[in-house]
Amino acid sequence: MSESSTTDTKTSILDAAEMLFVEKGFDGTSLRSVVAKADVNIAAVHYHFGSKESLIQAVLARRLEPINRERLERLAALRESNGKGELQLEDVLRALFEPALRLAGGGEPGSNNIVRLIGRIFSEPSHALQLFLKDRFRDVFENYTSAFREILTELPDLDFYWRIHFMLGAMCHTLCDRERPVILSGGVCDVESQHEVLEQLVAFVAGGLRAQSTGGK
Amino acid sequence: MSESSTTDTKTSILDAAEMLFVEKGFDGTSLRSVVAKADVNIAAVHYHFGSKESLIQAVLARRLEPINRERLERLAALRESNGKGELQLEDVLRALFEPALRLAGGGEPGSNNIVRLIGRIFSEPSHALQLFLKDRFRDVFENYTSAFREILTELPDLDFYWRIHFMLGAMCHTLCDRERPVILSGGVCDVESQHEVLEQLVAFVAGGLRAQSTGGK
DNA sequence: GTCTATAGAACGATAGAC
DNA sequence: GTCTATCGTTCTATAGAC
Repeated sequence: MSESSTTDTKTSILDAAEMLFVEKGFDGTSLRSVVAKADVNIAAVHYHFGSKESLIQAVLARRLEPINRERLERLAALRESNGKGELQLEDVLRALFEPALRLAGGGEPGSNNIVRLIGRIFSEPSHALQLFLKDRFRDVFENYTSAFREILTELPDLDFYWRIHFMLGAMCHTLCDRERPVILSGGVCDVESQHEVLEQLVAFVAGGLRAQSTGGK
Repeated sequence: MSESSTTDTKTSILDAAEMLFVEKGFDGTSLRSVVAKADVNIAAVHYHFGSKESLIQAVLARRLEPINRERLERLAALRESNGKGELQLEDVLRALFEPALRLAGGGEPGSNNIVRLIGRIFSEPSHALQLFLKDRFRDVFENYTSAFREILTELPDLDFYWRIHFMLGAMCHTLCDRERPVILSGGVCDVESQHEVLEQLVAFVAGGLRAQSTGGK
């Protein structure tokens, strides 16, 4: 727990693993490539983390914990500031998206990468990882689902849950792929502008959530 | 090129690889597990496909070719049947989504799996695979982008391209994850109903594409 | 076209000295 | 807490018999 003046072994392993996981995926990244990049010994990984699977979870937990904590805080703040008033859809969407998107434009070196990793984890095939994520996202999911349900009162359950799913898809895809919008737009889209990405995503998702029901029960 | 009364070696390798790629990912699937499932020899993979990378591309090409061909045919049919009339947004969305979604409810054994694989390939980190896909999707992308541009005439370029990106996100996520909607809705959503998935996705995306511009240039 | 056998390298993980 | 050395496994790929 002691602070070191230079980056310690544990942190440099996390940093190196994070970058390589983004570039090569979890299965495509060997512990040997991690220790080479971090300039530490192979045995240090097992001493500090125990196994590759535990290292993966540690890399994710380090970034997800502050993001999901801020998401909950911002939703609570929205409820408080509104008193008995109704939540506004765009406000809730910003509270959900911004903590993750901000990392992309953040100051920390390498933080640009982790955003892509966070977007990709939902489509990872590993069952162990899915269980880990289910646990990490439970509070955020439950609180935000309640909030959206309060706002979209007239939407049938069927439509509501499908649209929550589509919303997650648009968000994950946006976090995941930071090149495609620039390329396919010929440079019109600017993924480096946190404000632009956030407002565009909010507008699209809000439009999708508010669309007329397809007539389900 | 000869037809065999039973499934031949090449096809059984493709089938086995396809299923394992879905379950374990590309890097997480070894050729040894493929040949074990296909009940063929390890050397047969290299004889028929040359390398693991080529096998991956062959697995994808087998499914993508008919899907993307049908997408182009359906868009052309829409243009023809409309004469000089305007394309309808929902019609174009159905033409884009349905050829892929239909595989999920299709008759072929294993076709249920490939849908998830198709949804995941866009977030694969391999550069070689991304180049392969860019080539396979070029025609579809160009034709459908033009069609959407004709329909959404009043949308600024900035908003337009971002929304195309978000649309792909919703679609890929839907193809990718065939369990989450059922779980998070408590069984309300039915991913086995091809009609339900298609119409829900079309309604959400159409709503997002039609949302008011955020005021970009 | 299918097989056996194996090359040659990389993998995750651990034991034990310091 | 960090190191060297290494175990046992698994990997892709190929050579050569049939």
